[in-house]
Amino acid sequence: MNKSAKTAGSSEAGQRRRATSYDVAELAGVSQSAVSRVFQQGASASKEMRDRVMAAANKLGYRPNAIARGLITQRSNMVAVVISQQTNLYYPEFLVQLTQRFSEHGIRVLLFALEHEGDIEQMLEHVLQYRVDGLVTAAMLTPHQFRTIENAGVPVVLYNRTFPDTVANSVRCDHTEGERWLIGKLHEAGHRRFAIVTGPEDSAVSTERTRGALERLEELGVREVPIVHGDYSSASGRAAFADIMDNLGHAPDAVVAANDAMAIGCIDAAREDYGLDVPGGVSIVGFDGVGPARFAAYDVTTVRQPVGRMTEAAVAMLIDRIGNPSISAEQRVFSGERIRGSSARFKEPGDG
Amino acid sequence: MNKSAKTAGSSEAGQRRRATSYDVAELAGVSQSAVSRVFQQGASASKEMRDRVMAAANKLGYRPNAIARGLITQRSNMVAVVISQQTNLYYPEFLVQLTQRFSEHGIRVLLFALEHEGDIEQMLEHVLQYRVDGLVTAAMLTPHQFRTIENAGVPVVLYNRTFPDTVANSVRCDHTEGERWLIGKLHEAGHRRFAIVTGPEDSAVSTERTRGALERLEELGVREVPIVHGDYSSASGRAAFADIMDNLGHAPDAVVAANDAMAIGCIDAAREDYGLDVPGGVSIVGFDGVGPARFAAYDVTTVRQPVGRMTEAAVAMLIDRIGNPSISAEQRVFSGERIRGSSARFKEPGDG
DNA sequence: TTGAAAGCGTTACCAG
DNA sequence: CTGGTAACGCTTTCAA
Repeated sequence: MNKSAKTAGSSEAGQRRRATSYDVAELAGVSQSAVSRVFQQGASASKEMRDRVMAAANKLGYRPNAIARGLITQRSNMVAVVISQQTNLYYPEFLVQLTQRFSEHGIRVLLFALEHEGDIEQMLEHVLQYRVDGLVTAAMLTPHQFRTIENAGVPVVLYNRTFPDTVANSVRCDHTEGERWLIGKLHEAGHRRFAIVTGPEDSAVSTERTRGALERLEELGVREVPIVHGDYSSASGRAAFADIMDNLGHAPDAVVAANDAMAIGCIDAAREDYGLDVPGGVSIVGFDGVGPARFAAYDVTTVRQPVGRMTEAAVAMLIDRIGNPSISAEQRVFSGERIRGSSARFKEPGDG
Repeated sequence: MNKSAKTAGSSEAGQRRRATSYDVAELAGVSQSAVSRVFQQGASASKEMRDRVMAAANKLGYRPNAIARGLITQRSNMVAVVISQQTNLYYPEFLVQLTQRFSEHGIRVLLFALEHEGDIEQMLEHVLQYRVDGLVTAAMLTPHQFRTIENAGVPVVLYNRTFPDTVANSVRCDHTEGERWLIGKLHEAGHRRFAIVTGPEDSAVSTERTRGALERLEELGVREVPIVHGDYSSASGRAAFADIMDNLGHAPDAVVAANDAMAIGCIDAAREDYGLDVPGGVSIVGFDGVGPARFAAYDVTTVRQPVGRMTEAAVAMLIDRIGNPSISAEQRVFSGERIRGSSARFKEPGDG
């Protein structure tokens, strides 16, 4: 039995020093560079060398050290993904898809989660210290923060976020267009008295949706639209509906919620708390097209983000930029899928 | 204007070589070790030194390289988190909480997402190459895989997974107990004809839940329980309910679904497809206590995993093991929170 | 095809 | 408190 304290990678214990390419080289009777070559893509190594090295490596439980490799190659093969609470809650598949797609390119995801979108500052420092090869952010950056990242030479893709007056790569769903469609169809079907339920104030997505809805209403000559603030939760939607009723003294024709969860809360409130029929007594629309929106009891009229295509686009964009940093910026805007549920009265099946 | 190609970290361009501690040292007129010390915790540096170094660092946009630090300190300050599709879908808050909690300890999360729990093998190789300080897995490992990780000297915490005959750190919800409670209460309220809807076959959690339910039914003398396989989706729950009806030729007294999403699908099927009242015509219970289960239209009787406490426990356990690898294994089992909704007939409000 | 040696950007140890 | 120097484990010339 080997008693040397420096012996590496014995398959029995595991508390010893981990095997390095030097250990493997020594055991195989070859040079360290040879070991390195065997573990690379376009290596030049004879079959015999390969066999000897691999045998020694297996014996010692050797695995190349990705940290050391990253240091010398200047490529960590990691990208940072920054999400806020909301990103994950309402699109749980986002992270999994992103991670799997990066993985196919040999790239790992270093995850950063924010309580609120404002907390990016310190986080950014850590992101940059890890020398990630790129960054996908589903949280808002200030222009200054964005420049900090650019100066560090790290390609960025904004996910569902945009920048006034700054050239940046971005992938997003056209929330404005989606809201305009919803409002347009509701108006066309005769709805005149609207109410809006927004998401959290620090949500860029909610802001864009609300703005889109208000713009379209303005165009259609609908004024005095009560706006109630929610926090994206169904409970807040239910409470918001009560606020609207208090505010108006009667039911509006339509309630436009900034996401599906709140729309569902509104439907619950309308039915349970006010005995209103949906959509007979009031039409309610949401946004996102998440799973629960399709449950039979709700069947929310909404707009679905094409998350699969969006994550695919984000990954492709970032990988391209990592390979060639000089590629100029691009914005990819995806239209949402229009879902006509039964929670709103629309004029007819034909599209508009 | 500085034209030297080797100049680092100019705040204007960013395509240059990034500033190193040597660059900072040179500009500040001090040694490189001094710079290193200024950027550490228990540094010994005079105030004047600090100021000069920080000034130079800011000027150059210097940031310590976490990769290089990891190489020399033998601590990457990263932990790997392995999830499967399902983990994220039904407990979206899991990842965010885990990441935030690790972050409080200065530890970053390297994320690995599996399509199916069986895909761990290659993934593991990557995990180990990154020299993570620890690993939390919400996907099943084979005993062999587990030993591989242990031999690499990486502490592991199993999340909602267990091992036959192996000593391992784990944090889990007591699914068995939860199912036993559900079955017990249903039986007590007079239900005799049961049906079970399982999750995907490769889900360890589903298996445990189903086993717990069947055991309790067996004890209570209930035999011939039809078992239908779902995939955790509400659509599969809806389809499963139809299968049960076909199978039995009539409605069972109670349907026990392996998660809430399928329970909701069953409720939709019962009401919409068969005109059954829930819980009048059939009782339906789920598991998880996810958001949609609380929607007014469903109000599912279920058992909620205390995710917050569980992630907290997992983080604490792993951090302890990273600090002191010789701490012996521990298993932490959390009872689920019992939620009496209106989707099942229970005998009385008093507990059992 | 192979081996020697020079880094990559830190931290850590040791004198001064 | 400060500076010099040796690692850390790898990739990458450059000769042989």
